[in-house]
Amino acid sequence: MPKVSQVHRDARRRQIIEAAGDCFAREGFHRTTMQDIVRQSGLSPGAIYRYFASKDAIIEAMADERHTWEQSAIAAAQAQQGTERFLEMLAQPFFDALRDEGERRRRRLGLQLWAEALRNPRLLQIVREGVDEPRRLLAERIAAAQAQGDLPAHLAPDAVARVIIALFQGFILQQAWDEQIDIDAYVEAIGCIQFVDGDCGS
Amino acid sequence: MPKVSQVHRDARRRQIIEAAGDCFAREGFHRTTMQDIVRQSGLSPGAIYRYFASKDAIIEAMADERHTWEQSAIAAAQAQQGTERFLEMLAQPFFDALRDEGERRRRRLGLQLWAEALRNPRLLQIVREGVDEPRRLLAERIAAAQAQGDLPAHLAPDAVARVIIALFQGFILQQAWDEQIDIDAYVEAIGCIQFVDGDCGS
Amino acid sequence: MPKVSQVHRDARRRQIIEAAGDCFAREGFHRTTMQDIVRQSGLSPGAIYRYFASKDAIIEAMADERHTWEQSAIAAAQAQQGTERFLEMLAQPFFDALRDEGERRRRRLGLQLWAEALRNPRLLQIVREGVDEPRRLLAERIAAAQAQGDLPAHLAPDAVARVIIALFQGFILQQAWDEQIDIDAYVEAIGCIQFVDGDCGS
Amino acid sequence: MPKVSQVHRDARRRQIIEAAGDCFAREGFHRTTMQDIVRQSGLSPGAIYRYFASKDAIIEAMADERHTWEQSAIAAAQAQQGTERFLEMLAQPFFDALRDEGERRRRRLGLQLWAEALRNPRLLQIVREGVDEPRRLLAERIAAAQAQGDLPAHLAPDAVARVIIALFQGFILQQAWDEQIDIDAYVEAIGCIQFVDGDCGS
DNA sequence: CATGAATGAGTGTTCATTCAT
DNA sequence: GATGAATGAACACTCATTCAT
Repeated sequence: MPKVSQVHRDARRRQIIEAAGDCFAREGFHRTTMQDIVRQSGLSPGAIYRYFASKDAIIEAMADERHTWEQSAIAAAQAQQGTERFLEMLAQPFFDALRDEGERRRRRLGLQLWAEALRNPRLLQIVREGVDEPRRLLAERIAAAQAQGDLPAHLAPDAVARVIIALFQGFILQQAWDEQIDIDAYVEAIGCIQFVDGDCGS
Repeated sequence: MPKVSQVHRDARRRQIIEAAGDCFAREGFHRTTMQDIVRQSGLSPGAIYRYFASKDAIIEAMADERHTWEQSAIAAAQAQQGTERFLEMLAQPFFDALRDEGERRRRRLGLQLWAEALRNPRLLQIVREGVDEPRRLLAERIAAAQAQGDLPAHLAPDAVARVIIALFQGFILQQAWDEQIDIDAYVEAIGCIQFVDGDCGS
Repeated sequence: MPKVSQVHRDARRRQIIEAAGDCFAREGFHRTTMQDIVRQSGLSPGAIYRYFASKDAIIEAMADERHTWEQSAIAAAQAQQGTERFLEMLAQPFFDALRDEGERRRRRLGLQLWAEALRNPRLLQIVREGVDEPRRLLAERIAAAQAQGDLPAHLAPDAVARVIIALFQGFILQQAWDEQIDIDAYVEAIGCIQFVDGDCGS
Repeated sequence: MPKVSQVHRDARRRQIIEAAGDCFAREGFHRTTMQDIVRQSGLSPGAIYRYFASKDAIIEAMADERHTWEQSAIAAAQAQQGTERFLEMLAQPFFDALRDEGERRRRRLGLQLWAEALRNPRLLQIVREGVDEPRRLLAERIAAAQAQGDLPAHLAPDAVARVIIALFQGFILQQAWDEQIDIDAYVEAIGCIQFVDGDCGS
């Protein structure tokens, strides 16, 4: 099989990432052996190592793919005018994904990537970029809303952005452990959140 | 009549859990070898296996300890009257811990336990209990607040409880990846959150 | 009627042997992978296997080439009359090669072939022929010299031949480990050797 | 098996080095697998790695042992007065070893170590020390002999020392490839060598 | 003829766990 | 009770070789 097209090469990479993702979601990064990925992908060890330098490289490639997906979701939201609309557009794909039963795999992988990022600096960078970028955009929108008097001016935009992101992250976490969560009720609850002025507790 | 007092046994267990925690926080569960724990604890492999049946058992014991700590924090908060006061008392130890530079270890362990729980049912149960119990209590308080007209009645108490917990979890996550977060600004921002009635978006 | 001329085939073989030699001198036989030879030669694995049945076959071909080179040096020396002249003609190309900075590669390969010959009978045969042939010729000359009274008659011609060869081999070895050796001083020293009659020690 | 004596530890190390030496002599360093050493030694992989950090470490330890043996032979020779006596004392153990049929293993290992030294700097150092030390001592003796007029003064002592060492090395080489060599004839031949003054060729 | 993607048995090494002392 | 030497299955990864194109 000589000189194979770039299309073919990309397909092979995806095939491996996909198979590895299945294994990782099922068993975790460390309990998944390369043999597992070999079995799942139907390829040979040598074939896999032709496309990825190491097991860690597969994990990083998977994180990269997720990152790319998130970036495109963010870019789509960016087109929206108004903080409200922006937030909605940002939330939509995330919560849609969470609603999708088939995305169970995605959630489990996400949680593992979060933990693994503590150990793998390359992974940490990817994961952080996936959080920092939307946070920056959010903070900008929040500052604009504050300028218009729609939000209390004394709050740090970055802190408010972190709060909003925490609402996403926390939900992902809770859903990873309990698939039966009522997403709609949660979305409704966060929809009713307002940041009020004045003497707030805690 | 045991040769060694229960006190002694407990001290040994704590010594092992402590040493293991140091290793886990530094290297993660899977990159930590029993030899690492042996070195860190100053005990022999045989001694460790006298107190714990396996490496997983140590992880579970550590999760249990954290669980116990959280339960006592919750119990203390329970004594408080009023949702506001309850929340404050609940938040205090958590955010104090997060503020403590020395608790970096705690945070890293927490994130790893969250991920590991996906693989270890016993761990999942421990972790879930640590979330479900406060959520139940929160939901009760929220229902009471709704009855008093302090919160929109149409929101599911459980969903609101999940929102509040997400604010904690999300922050822990963000702090695990970035130690420099401004905790006070975050606390102030969540303090200004209000759940408002009416036609809320998203 | 071959599709490709013998000339072409020979050129390809030489190209491969040359590339392999570079790799072997740099990394040793066993640390050199076929991929290394592929890279160094600019050919494909398939192409290499068209000309050589295996990695070992390349090593053997390389030993053969060296052997051929040595045989021609010996043949040239054979034309000389007199033991002295013969030895000089034999020594010349060898020491010239050792003097040549660029022959570092040759020396390293030689040492490796010597070791590998212990494992590969085909190689052993090639290497031994390269030593046995000159030794036989040397022994003949020595016997002649003894007949003329130029050398002690009681010495076994073969043993004396071995001594002379050892002077070459030993130097090659020493130079392989230390490139800074003073060749001229060594050549002068061996030039002053004489085999004397009588009661010699050790 | 707790706290085992140093004697025991040394015995284990020797057991492993011995087993590895058998394998290496039979198959060469690179064709010998750790499994081979496991089988030959009767130990488990883990046990071997308790005593040696790597396969290379075993090779180096073996080289070290040989080095130590050689050093003691040299030290014994050092006690002798007179260049002649010194050389004899130096030659004795070496040629005795070569005479010993059981030392076939030793010779094969030696040749392999020589080749491997080209690739492993630590090995190169050990091998070179084993050659440099006796050469230095020889050169001293030769200079002394020159001072007494027993040797041509114009020869570089170091070069003469190299010549003498080459006579050992070359023989080892020739014997590695051909076990049937007549050692006595060789020893007699080198015993009749003299370095003569005057205008010597090539 | 040439290619290079693919193979898969085999490599050196690790590490949770055991058990003789 | 405590020790730590020993186990050995499993691991991530390599590489000489093949063969469909």
